[in-house]
Amino acid sequence: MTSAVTPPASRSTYRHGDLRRALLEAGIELARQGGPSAIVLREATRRAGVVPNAAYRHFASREDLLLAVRAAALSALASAMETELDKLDGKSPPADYARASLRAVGAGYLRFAWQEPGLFRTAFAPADGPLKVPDADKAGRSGLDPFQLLSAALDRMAAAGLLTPERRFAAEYLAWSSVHGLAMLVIDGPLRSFSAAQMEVVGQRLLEMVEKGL
Amino acid sequence: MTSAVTPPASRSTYRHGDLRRALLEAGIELARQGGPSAIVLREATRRAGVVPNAAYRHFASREDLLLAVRAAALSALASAMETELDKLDGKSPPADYARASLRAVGAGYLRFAWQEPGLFRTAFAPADGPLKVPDADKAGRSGLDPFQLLSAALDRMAAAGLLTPERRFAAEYLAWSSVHGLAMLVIDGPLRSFSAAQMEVVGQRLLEMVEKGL
DNA sequence: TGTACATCAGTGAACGCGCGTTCACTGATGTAC
DNA sequence: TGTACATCAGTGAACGCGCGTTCACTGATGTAC
Repeated sequence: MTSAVTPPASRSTYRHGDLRRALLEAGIELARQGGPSAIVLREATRRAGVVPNAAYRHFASREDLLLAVRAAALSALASAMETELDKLDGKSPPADYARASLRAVGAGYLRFAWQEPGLFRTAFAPADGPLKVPDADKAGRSGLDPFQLLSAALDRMAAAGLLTPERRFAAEYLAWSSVHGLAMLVIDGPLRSFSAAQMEVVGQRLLEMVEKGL
Repeated sequence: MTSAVTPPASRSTYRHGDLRRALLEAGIELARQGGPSAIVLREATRRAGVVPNAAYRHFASREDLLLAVRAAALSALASAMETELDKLDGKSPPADYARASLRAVGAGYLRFAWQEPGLFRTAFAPADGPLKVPDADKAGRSGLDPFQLLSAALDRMAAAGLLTPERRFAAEYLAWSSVHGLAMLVIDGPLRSFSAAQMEVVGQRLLEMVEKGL
């Protein structure tokens, strides 16, 4: 759309210099705006100011680019969760800290979904290929990916005696399901018309429910 | 795929008779197998044994067919929920019945998502057009759609004193988010590899968490 | 009961679209001597 | 320090694909007389 109007950035050199990064960043931008299906190889090359097939020097296929963008989206999600964790007072008693960190992790997840719906959807786009991506690419600043951040929060709950071992079991799936569902309903689904204020209040209540119900 | 091999059903009459229904049913079958994006006008006409543009006598566009299939999917979801409700003992005390009906509604939702992932995804496919579909088309046998069935269950909880008015508020979004999230994670997402047994146990625990946390 | 006619469901042919991907190429760059 | 050369990043042109949708049509059906 925009690129039909805006000419591609002109290059002085014959070689691009860092085309892989440029394509990846174009892909991320496309995903931000339109989700996974908006990641279009040709459009990424247009934005990088390069001929379509040049992409094949750096990505084996469109799917391969998608996987790279997906990893970047997961990493951004992890960072959003870490940002909430960083706000916590590390000096509070373990039980308080554990509870707060579970909520922080959930709040970060919801905040990211709300603010970056395209990337969020891309992070959970079904990848049908068996092509793998390094774990580090999905991690945030701490080196943990979103699921690991949740697990760590639940471990703290268990360590603080807030979760018996049998209720600790599979708890990540319960907590994850709740926030993921709200995110999906609000981003793409029937709750699409929620205002930021509604999202905030329902999000808070959801996190309360999870904490109490676990 | 199949239709490239299997010839379209031959017709003896020039007129089809009930092409709208045939196209809708083809659309539903496509959605069952491949979700919303598998609903392809041309393929539906192929399966109905009719020329592509014949569809336009009955649907204004591909989007229009999608909406009809979506309504059918929602109706099937409502029916799945009603099936679980029907198993309940109507003579049990109101509080027991209320609790059981909330769980039934959730279990029906999860069961449908698990057994009919394509239809489930279609039911929640984002419809960008403002085209509306009659409410009755989304309803189950009781005349209620999935959301209304959930609301009714929560109303019973409130009536039985299991939910204070302030906790009744917005409760549908909390319960819905939880089951919807598990459904999405399991159908399409990172929990895709769950076995039926895992799904069953996690689903049960999720419903417990919701009941307790609400 | 029979005939003329309007209706409109389905036909046949064609479009433009943008996509992912393949092929044989060219020419800038860095390295070995 | 200068030159020959191999490498391989990006070019240019083209493909087949199936899709949704439009157009002018034909002929079966039901209705009015």
